[in-house]
Amino acid sequence: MNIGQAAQASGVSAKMIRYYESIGLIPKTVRTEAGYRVYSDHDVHTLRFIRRSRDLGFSVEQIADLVSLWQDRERASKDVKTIALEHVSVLEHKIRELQEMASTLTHLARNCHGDTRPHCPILEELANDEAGAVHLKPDAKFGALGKAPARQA
Amino acid sequence: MNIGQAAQASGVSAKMIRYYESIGLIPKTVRTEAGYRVYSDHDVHTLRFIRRSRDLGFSVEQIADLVSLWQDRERASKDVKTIALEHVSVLEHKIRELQEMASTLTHLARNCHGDTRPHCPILEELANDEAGAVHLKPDAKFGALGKAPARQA
DNA sequence: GCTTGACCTTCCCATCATTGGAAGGACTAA
DNA sequence: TTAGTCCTTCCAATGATGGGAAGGTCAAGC
Repeated sequence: MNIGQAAQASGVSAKMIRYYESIGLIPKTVRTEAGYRVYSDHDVHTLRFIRRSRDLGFSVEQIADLVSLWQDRERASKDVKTIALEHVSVLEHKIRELQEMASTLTHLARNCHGDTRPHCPILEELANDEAGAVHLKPDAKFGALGKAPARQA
Repeated sequence: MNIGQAAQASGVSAKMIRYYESIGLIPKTVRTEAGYRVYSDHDVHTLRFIRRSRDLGFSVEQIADLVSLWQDRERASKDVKTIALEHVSVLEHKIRELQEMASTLTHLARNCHGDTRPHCPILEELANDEAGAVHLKPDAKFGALGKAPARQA
């Protein structure tokens, strides 16, 4: 099947399939004489594996490890579990950071009248030189918010 | 003071100060004859405001709005509160997504022996064509995980 | 056989906030 | 004067993804 069909069947966009090939996450495919990439059901299966890994927030690097463990019949389940649990702890760290941000903001907003008058504790706090300047410093592993790549629906 | 001193005093790196100037978040500064940027305490105050906003996860675009409200004595606190609460809801959405990922993975890992044998429910689930293929689809506003810009400590 | 439209190819660009580094000028203390 | 630290601008990379252009290919219908 062509890349478009493989994309539809796997839920990974054609763009991303080419990208994954370019970075070596998936091997180069067979091509038709005209240069079209050709995919098998097996390839689609691998792409689904990759997509489900992405959906769980694994990085491409981690997915490469997972794929290679998946294809290794001699793997130790411990190696997989280690990757998963490391990722969980990263996720939990990130969750805590976001929760701190949200709770700080919620607290500030609760004290803001939100009317037409200018007095606003939110701005006051942001402008406060004394208060926890380093209090909510996000971890290096994550940007604060940042728009990020859209996923296909 | 020079940019290096302003950076140290504000907690915003010199690189970022130049960047913020380039995108118009902060105005162009006065320069010495040699072309060095010169900052006042007032500028440092603004930079601190910006840094604290970043620490709370606001985007540069939102910060631009916050800064302009901050400097507007006629502002309505409602406008500030609206920005803050919108941001809170985005944060909460993101938190929910990450929590889903973490709980799915925790659940899978709990059922994985994590020994030297190859059997592994984590991989089985990732490879499972049937199961919730679209279950954990992250929202377009955020990448799944992605390494991101480090903040200066 | 030819046209049309849908598909494929590669290549480059943009995102967002941030860091890194190179090349070169300016300043300061010894 | 020299060494070292600071400053300047400019370019590149990050990660995962989408957008789009320019051009080749294929299948269906006429």
